[in-house]
Amino acid sequence: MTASDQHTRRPTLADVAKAAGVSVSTASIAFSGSGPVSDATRERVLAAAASLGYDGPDPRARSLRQGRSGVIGVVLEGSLLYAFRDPVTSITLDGVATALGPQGAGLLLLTDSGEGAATIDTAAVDAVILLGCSTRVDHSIEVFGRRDIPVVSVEGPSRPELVEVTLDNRAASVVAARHLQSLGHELVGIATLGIADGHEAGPVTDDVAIAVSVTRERLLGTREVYPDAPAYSSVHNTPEDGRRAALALLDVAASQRPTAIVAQADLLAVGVIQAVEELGLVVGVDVSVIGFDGIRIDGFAHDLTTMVQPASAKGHAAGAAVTALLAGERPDTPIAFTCELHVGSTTGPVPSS
Amino acid sequence: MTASDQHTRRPTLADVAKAAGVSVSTASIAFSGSGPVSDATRERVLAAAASLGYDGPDPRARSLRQGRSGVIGVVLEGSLLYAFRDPVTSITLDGVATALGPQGAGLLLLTDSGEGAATIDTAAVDAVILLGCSTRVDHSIEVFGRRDIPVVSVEGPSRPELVEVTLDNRAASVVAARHLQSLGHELVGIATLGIADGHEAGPVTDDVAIAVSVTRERLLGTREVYPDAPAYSSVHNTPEDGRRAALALLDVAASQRPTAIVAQADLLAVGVIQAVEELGLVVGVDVSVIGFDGIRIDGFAHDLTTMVQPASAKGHAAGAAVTALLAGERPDTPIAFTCELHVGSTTGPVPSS
DNA sequence: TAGCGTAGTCGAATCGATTCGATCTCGCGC
DNA sequence: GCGCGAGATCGAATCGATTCGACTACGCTA
Repeated sequence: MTASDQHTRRPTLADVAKAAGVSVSTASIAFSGSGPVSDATRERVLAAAASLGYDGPDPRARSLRQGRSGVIGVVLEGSLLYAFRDPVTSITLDGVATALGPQGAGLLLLTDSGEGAATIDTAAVDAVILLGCSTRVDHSIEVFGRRDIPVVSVEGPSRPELVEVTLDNRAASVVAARHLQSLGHELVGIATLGIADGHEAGPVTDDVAIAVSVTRERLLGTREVYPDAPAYSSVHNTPEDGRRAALALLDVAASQRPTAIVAQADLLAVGVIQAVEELGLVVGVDVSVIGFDGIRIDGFAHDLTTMVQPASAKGHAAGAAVTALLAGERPDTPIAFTCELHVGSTTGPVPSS
Repeated sequence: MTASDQHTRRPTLADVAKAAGVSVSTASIAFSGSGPVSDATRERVLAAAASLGYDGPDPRARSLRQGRSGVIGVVLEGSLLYAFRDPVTSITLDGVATALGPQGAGLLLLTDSGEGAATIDTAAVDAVILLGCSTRVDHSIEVFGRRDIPVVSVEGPSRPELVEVTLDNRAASVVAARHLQSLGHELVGIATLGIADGHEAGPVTDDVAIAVSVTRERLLGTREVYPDAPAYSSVHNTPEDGRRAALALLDVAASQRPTAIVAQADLLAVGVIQAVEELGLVVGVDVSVIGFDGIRIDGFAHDLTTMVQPASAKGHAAGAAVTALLAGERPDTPIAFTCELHVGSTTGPVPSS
């Protein structure tokens, strides 16, 4: 090594090899350990690397050659803020991370919103996990398919070429509705999650046209038991939106007023309960409220009746599926998860009118 | 193109060029638009690409040549789950994403925990943002430095070579303490955030030895006003931990019992309030509680007195700093943010004993 | 002692693009 | 009519590693 090059260029493996007096291939082997090297040579290479300030192979070059980048893409719907605010997403993501962690893969966050489209199929990822995405990502799925990038869809679009992780949203919603039915409720209102990107909150008119599958499935489940129940959609999974929905659903003639409200998410249920109490009604007595997700909500006084879903396991399964796919195995698909009814204190028998 | 290669190999730019009857370099220009090409040629190339199912350049090869991957690393402390559960982190991260969004950069999540160490300096990132990391990442910072990867540290370690985004944790804590002082409080307890990775919850004995800078600075701020206030540390920023801390702090002889508790985070404050109420005391009357962060907590009844921090702006600034650094500019550092006192109903005058 | 397997090393091809410099061909001005 | 510049295209070098095949020398067995 001459004194002059070191100034501008960062050292490469070639520099290290030259300094150590070995060939580049030998230096590579010494570094990665993938092949036989004498101890003396290895030490010489490592010493040369240390003195030159070489910190291992350039990730870009390595990934080009190996065809793997060690990065898993995670596609989230909408803005990151709302994705993180949704506890289920956070928990699922953490499940993914722990399942993937040991391999030391990084998670690349991608959103399927317009701008991100430039990124979503431009990123160097080894596999992709779709977390609750709508059909808007169909184009990207095709691109991934052509690139032989495995895709795991968690409660997202369904296509033959991708591995699916599913939740029994519909069946669970039936169970929830039956619970209310068994308590004698006949007039039920539904507070739904978002029904499409950019769609305003408001009464739901066309069930089947709902773009977000989670919302649609949960609604259809409830409708199996209560076909005519009015539904009011939200934009975000937040208590504020739930409160607004509940106020709308309860703002009818007393004789028509729901005696129970099905919230499609616990965070919505929190707002529903808030609204009920604001109206001077007692939760679990005047109006029953049932949620969905089974998350623990900090600082929340009620024991919410809800359908508990295994969010962490879902994420873990998605991560494990990615691992399997990268190892060349193809997991059975779909990988199905189910919810369990937790009966708390927010549902009770229908009030005698 | 012969029929046989198409089977196994995915098409490359070379294939497209051959099919279009042009050179690889021309095909590249036609695709990227960086140079003059005749319309006829461009169309021919695009048509060839479409018929071969070529979806644009391989990100790995592109990034090797260009030296940029379009990915920004975000290093979080500890597990992803706790990072996401912390509203401030989520909001900051969203700020980062929106500041970076237009450029279509992806965010690569990295944790500074042991396992991830393999990944953290192996990932192909153009820049790195440290979100509230401890000094444990010092080694990685050096590696990034040698690789000429710019690093932005948000309330993390401080070093001359990295751009810092800071919050006036200490000064804000002084303001909070003065507020209590002005209300006449003399006996104050402190519920702190985590003091070091893997450290158990418990009484804080040595202020200065605290590894997590946010915790240390906020504590030192409070101590400027209340030098002898007992402090109890938590592990996670959750209401449960806050509750535990409060129960410990309040479990003393009546004459020594704090009349006010400083919580280093709003989520802790929620738990503190819970504990106070469990003990049959009235928040804001018997015991005053002040938080830190200024997040809105869903379904929380009290109007919490707290130091409101601009979390989103912080993230946005970090994102903008990354953009500037990648453009070759070096922003003034540190980029400082300040908190504002919000007086709610959870603090009141010291009770007359 | 001839033969064979293997540890250790090296040179060169390869991954798939981008980009620099050179070449060629026009069209236009003088 | 000649020359010059701009537009279009091409070939080859380059990014920085990994990996395949070949070669050497050595030790062991028959």
